[in-house]
Amino acid sequence: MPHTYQYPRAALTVDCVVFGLDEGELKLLLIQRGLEPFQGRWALPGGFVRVEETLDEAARRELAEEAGLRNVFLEQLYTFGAVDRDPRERVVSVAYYALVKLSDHRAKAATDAAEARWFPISDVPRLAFDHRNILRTALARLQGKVRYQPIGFELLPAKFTLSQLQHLYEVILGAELDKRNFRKKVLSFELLVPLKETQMIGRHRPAQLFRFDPDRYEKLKKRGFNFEL
Amino acid sequence: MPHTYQYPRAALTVDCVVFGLDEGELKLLLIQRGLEPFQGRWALPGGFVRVEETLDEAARRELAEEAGLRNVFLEQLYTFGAVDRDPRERVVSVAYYALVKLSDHRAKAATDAAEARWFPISDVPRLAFDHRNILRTALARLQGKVRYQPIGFELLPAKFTLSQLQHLYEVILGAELDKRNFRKKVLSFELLVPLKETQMIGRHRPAQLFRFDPDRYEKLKKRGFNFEL
DNA sequence: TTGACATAGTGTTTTAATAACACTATCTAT
DNA sequence: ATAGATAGTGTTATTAAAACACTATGTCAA
Repeated sequence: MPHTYQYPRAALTVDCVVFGLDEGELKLLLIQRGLEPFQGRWALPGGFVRVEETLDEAARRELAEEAGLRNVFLEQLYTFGAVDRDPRERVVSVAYYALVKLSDHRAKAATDAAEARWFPISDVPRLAFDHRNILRTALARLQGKVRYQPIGFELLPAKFTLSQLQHLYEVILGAELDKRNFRKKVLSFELLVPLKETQMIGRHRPAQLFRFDPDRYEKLKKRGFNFEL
Repeated sequence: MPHTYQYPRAALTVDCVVFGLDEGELKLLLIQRGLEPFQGRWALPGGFVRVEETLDEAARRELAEEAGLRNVFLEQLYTFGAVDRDPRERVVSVAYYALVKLSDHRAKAATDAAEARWFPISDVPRLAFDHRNILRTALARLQGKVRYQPIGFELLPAKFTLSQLQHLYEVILGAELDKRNFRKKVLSFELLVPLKETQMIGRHRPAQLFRFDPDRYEKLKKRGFNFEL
């Protein structure tokens, strides 16, 4: 069923940079390509945008189809339009980045897509198309955004310790943080609710568990509050 | 000369939110539409992306064709992909925002396009398509970005006074700033070069003229410097 | 020529935020 | 009982931000 237009049109795709945190390490979800071009090469999950779906919908559909991911944090990143970024024809790609609570999704992702794998951010293989460039853009965005918006919680399990949170920030920002100053600051926002539970792993003192309070964040935001690590 | 594809494709456009500063007021450049849909309605300058040009090139071409603008500050903003944003068919638009030194361009713009006009940001008419929404996004971006990147200078003439600069920030941020603190801070960056000239307008003390030093900014940026008003 | 007017230009103090820094607490496993 | 490992806790010094008022220098009109 062909479709005809007066002028040539670019194909439109979405590509998703999916970040996860695994054992304190920042990881990236990649799909191994089954078809040419770049057959066998690792690539960002993504695909063509259908005419009856929005861009966000397309990104979420591809995440579900290719990686079994649902209900993740997703935000538009940038649109890549270099003329020769796809060797076949003109393809413009709207890139997204997603933050995944790996604790929730690990099991599923493993089953849904055999060709999907998590790679440490420090050890990403050669990528198809201009995906390396998209990844670089996403990392820069993540580093910028994590400072003034509480999106880091999207990478942690619902219940987490302050040490886990600090470690997350250290990994993303690539810098060591002072433990006392970090805890003081992050608690001062009153966005973290201490739970009655503690986490006991390893032979040492158990750690207090917290959860992030998104409702409270929304309220504070309306009052002109500014999260800033 | 028709072009045929296996699946239906969205049309791809660029739209530009063009800001200028005129007599201390923030203004927006709009084009009056000659064709349906929204004939006669004001709209952001923009148009279809050609298959042989990048998105940035398309945006610059449209700015030149529709408004006679060249060599302006231009940055990608966001890509708008609601399914029904164009009543004719599926159209995805990559939005840009541009900052124009109105002092340079006013004369040209007036001649090149009779149907182009500058509107005060506080008094924008009804707009075609979802352009009001694009404008809102652009304003939010401008307000955010102006704080930590020296893009404000793109709106001022090459030579400007500190009062003009302060007024610009006050207009964009919608807040009054303390004169002494502002001057102290902005001069502390050492990004402004005092000129040997002064500006004499009105019956009062003439003001020192400065220019922005982009080279110095690039150097400082590499050293991890952070512009932040 | 003088004075009214309008904007340019200039420092200090107070307050708040950030940065630097080291020890005690509590659990497990041997 | 203790060694080992991470959790948890305050104070001081330093730096940045905010608050604040007067003098300087030009034009223009009387």
